[in-house]
Amino acid sequence: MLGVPQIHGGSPPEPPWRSAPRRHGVPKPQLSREVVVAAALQVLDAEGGDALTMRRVADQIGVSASSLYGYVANKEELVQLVLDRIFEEVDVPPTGGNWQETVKEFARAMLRAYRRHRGVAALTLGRVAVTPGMLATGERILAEVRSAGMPDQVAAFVRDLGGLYVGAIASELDVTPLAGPGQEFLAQFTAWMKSLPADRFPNTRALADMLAAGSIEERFEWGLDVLVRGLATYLTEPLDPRAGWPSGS
Amino acid sequence: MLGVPQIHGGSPPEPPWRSAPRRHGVPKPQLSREVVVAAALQVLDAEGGDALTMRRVADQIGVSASSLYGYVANKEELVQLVLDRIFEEVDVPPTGGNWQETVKEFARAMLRAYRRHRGVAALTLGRVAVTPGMLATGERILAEVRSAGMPDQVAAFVRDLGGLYVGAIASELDVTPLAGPGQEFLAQFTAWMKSLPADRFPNTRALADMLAAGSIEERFEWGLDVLVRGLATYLTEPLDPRAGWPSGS
DNA sequence: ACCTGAACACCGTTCAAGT
DNA sequence: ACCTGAACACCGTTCAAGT
Repeated sequence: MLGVPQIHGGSPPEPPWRSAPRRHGVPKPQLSREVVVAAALQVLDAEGGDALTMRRVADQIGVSASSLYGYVANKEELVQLVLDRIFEEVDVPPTGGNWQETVKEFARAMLRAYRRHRGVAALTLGRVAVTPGMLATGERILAEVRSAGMPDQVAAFVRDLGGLYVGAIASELDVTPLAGPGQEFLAQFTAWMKSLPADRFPNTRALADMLAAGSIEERFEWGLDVLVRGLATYLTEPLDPRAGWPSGS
Repeated sequence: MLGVPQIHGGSPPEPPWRSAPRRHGVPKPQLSREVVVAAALQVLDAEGGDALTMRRVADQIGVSASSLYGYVANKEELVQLVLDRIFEEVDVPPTGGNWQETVKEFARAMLRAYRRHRGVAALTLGRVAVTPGMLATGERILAEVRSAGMPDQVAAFVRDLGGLYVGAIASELDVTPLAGPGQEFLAQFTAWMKSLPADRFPNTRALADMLAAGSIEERFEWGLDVLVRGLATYLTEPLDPRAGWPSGS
């Protein structure tokens, strides 16, 4: 009609330069645990921790939210799988030099892994993340610390304490606004501390600038130093028996 | 009708033993910031952190959820106010004895405050909680640590590091199932570590029992010991200049 | 002035139904 | 076998409307 030329009675064949269409309209990618976890990481990288949602992960794949439950028991399991992937990404530093520096390098490597995927550090908090990927890193740390002559009880808990510390700092990094309004807030905070009554808050006033100074990365390094120095003392000074540490069982 | 005796034409007067009815049906308590925060704490104590919801807090008061927004900007502000209340509850220990023990006592007091309100510790994580209630505690710690001769840079960050540590441990306490299935899981975990290939995981296998041993409270005490020992080294051994700590600005 | 109720744009999870 | 769509019981937040 209207003079538009019609080729026979059907539509013309696809031109050769057009890519092959997905068959039957809607794409139906094969789902799998890996696909789901990969999509979760993409969502995390692109939109941060708050966006990690069953529905958004499903959207990312192009599938309905309910279909994820065929491959993942629930959101908690998905989070655990994501954390495992992150731990596998930790680029373990070469052993060598003193154990102090090696332990610090481990912590830094973990921080880097967290920073590659914003929002993931917060997932470790308030959660006992026992994953296969964590085991390899844990083994390396244990080896390092034990061969330095550290008591076994101490070695056993370096892992947990370190994980706690790095996770907590990294989540602070994710959450702290680095520029613009964040800096403004910091200035307000400092001014507030300086305006406190001198008789009740002498030390807070005196250290106001220092309390607000230092980037989180600097605080991270400093905290690492405190931890490693503290650990080192156990080489010469034994555990305080009052700490109630189980020596036998 | 139906022979039921009717007293005159209206309903009988209230018997004297029945409490005075609230006037005109629905109670309309006066709202205020304090009422909202108090209700939030009640919800927290009764049902834990996941239950801290604008809607549930409103229910607790007997008011609609939207009415809370007259007294609190949003949920984040409510959380900050709740945290401030908790910090005010910290029963600061008497000064005396060495600074190490005082710092530890502060941490323990904070842990106690968190444990009184389950779910509140998790609220501190991934959040810069700058509240008035925190200032008083901070001032005490600064005074203690400075008078012990600690460098100002160190003193300034004991506060943050300590807060991070206590919050992280306390949130683990809230989340860890202490009995029943939790213990079962721990046994599974230990068995799993022991079943790892001996060539790749010698240390994990050797320390399997120790890695799972120790209550969280014990780990808390041990971690405190590490931190305090680490801090003590700054009295004799200065900061590592490589840490990049701002000495001037 | 203060609170309500409905509405909006979300959640996690389940389950009957489709293919 | 695998995925969809609707449904359920929730979220935080806004806003016109009631009193």
